[in-house]
Amino acid sequence: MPVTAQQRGPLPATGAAVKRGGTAATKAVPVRAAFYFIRHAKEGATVEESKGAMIDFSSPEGLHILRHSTAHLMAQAIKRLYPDAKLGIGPAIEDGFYYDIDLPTPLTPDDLERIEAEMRAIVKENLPIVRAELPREKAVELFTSRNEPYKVELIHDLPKDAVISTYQQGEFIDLCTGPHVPSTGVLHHFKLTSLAGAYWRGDEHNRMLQRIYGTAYPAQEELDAHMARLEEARRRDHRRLGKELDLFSIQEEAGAGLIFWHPKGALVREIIENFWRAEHRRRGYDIVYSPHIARAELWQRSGHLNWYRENMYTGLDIDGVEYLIKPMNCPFHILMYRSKVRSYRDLPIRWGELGTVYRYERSGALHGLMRVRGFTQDDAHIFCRRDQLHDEIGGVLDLADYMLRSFGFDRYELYLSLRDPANPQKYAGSAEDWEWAQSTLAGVLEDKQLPYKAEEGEAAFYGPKIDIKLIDALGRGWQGPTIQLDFNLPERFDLTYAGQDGQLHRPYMIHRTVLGSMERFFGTLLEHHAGAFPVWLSPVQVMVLPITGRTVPYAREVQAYLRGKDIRAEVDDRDDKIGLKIREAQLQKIPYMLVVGDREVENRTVSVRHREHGDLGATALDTFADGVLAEIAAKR
RNA sequence: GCUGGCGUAGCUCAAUGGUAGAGCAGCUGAUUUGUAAUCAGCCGGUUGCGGGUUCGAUUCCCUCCGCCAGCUCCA
Repeated sequence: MPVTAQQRGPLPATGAAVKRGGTAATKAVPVRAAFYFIRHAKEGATVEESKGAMIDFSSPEGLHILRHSTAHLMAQAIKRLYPDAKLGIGPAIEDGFYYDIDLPTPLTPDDLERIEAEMRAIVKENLPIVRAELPREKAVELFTSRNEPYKVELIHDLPKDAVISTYQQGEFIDLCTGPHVPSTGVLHHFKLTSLAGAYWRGDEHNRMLQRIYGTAYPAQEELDAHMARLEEARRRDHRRLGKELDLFSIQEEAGAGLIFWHPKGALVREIIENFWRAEHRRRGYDIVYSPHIARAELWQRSGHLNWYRENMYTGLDIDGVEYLIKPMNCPFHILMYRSKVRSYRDLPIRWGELGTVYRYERSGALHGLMRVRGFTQDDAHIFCRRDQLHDEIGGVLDLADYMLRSFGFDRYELYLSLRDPANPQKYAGSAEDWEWAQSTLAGVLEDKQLPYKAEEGEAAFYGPKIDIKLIDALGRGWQGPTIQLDFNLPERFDLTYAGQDGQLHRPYMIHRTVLGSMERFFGTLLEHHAGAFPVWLSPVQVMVLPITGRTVPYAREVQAYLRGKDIRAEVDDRDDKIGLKIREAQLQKIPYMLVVGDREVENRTVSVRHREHGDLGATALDTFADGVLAEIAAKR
């Protein structure tokens, strides 16, 4: 196990996690909360100091150790089965671990079972795991003699003063800071999950190693729950749901990464867009439209041809002039801004556009609706004075929060993307501008007391940004809203406004989306709700199900009544049994089914069935409609 | 783009060096049904595109296109 930046830091010192004490603790404790001894609970601790340190596998850091040790166990098994294997790195990750290994032949899923079997054999051997510290030369010698060139490379790159340590279990030795469990015998509940390629040190110019992913938990039921979550994620995959619910498709004949919105998907999108427009107008935005292509000259001036060319579609020749397809809307909004003289009284100007852009994405990056080559951003650009910037950014954060909550996302994470100070040539603008812009964004987040994570090197070429990652029902994160500060384009296009002092001033510019793109947001929404959209978004809100042909006319009356109240209602008038109609409406995840037979006709009622709560019994039609309308209004 | 895997009917999948089969869907007919699948019949594929090997390819090989898992990159 190599040393990575992440692992080099000390373990979080939560009081409960690391305890000192006697050996009795393992007894009479349920497996879930089992305490095990580990060696070297803290970096730099002597063997004596850390003897007796204990870790709770159900704590985050304990789980990390468990998985890290399981990664070693896997590496040992692989070395036994494939003596030629050369070890890369093998860290614990968010829900498991992986190990990158250089093997002469590709592994297949069947090999995973063999490796797992060997892992279990090593567990049975209950090999003690022993730490050793050694001088750099000795470490190089050791791993050279063991034919581990990647480990040797890692040792060379360790800082001068680093303590170099190894962990040994039986014949297996790995470079690693630890800590680890005391022996292989305590590892039980693990599973190897998948195979993939991964570049050595994440650099595509390096050799590609084979990455084996696995996971481990303190208890079998937790491992089972993890596997069930993976299954659930497959079940609600937006690509599968998109097909099953007939929402969208991607047509090979048209090209990869291009989305076809089928009527039901288009309807949901329209609802989202209408809501979006109304909410923006309410908050002082104006809605605009702009073209899809523009002359190369414009993209030259905007800087896109310098900084973004590899993502742009080129080659349009119109009357001998080169045009490019827009990858962003900003230069167009800028041109509109410049179409007349602006006064300080006009600012802030907030222009929103559901603007469709095209960006080249490498084929391997494409993924359903989440990563496409043509998409519609819910874009807007705010032009404002310096004294308005803080409030404008705050206003966008409020709007993003409101929008996300309206769609059922009540958890999200904020990231502040900063430039990479080591690569200033990657960015437009001066160092001072960047410093100022970065601290402005951070200042707004801090004033709003929003917790965020700063990430260096993640900024756009024209300015720093705040990214919002949505957390869905399965706890997965998805990139959504983004707020980017731009001090580059106003400069390049010489944007001005006349100030109170009669002088010309430079406005500031904010690029922002609050959903991200219609495609990605829709995909995220689909997965979040597992296809069962809230009623206000459901393409079909009510399906009326006549039991026999006799009751079809009444069903049509019910439908007409509901449609009169703007409720999206359909009638399943097929000559089929009620069980089938219900089954299909359920599978289409339609929120309400209204069963109408002779009894309902006679009493002028409907029998309500809810997709989740089942049969709710008969009720008067207007009572039902009022309930649905209330639900729609509340966006539940 | 890279590594590995994959591409057979609208969908989910089976089979084979001797030109393919099931279920669902669709169509037709019968059935008039009370809360997750009524029955029967019929239709449906130059096995992703192109090339090669072979007496013969859907099966073996190569190119390309696309998909999947990652890596890299991003709304």
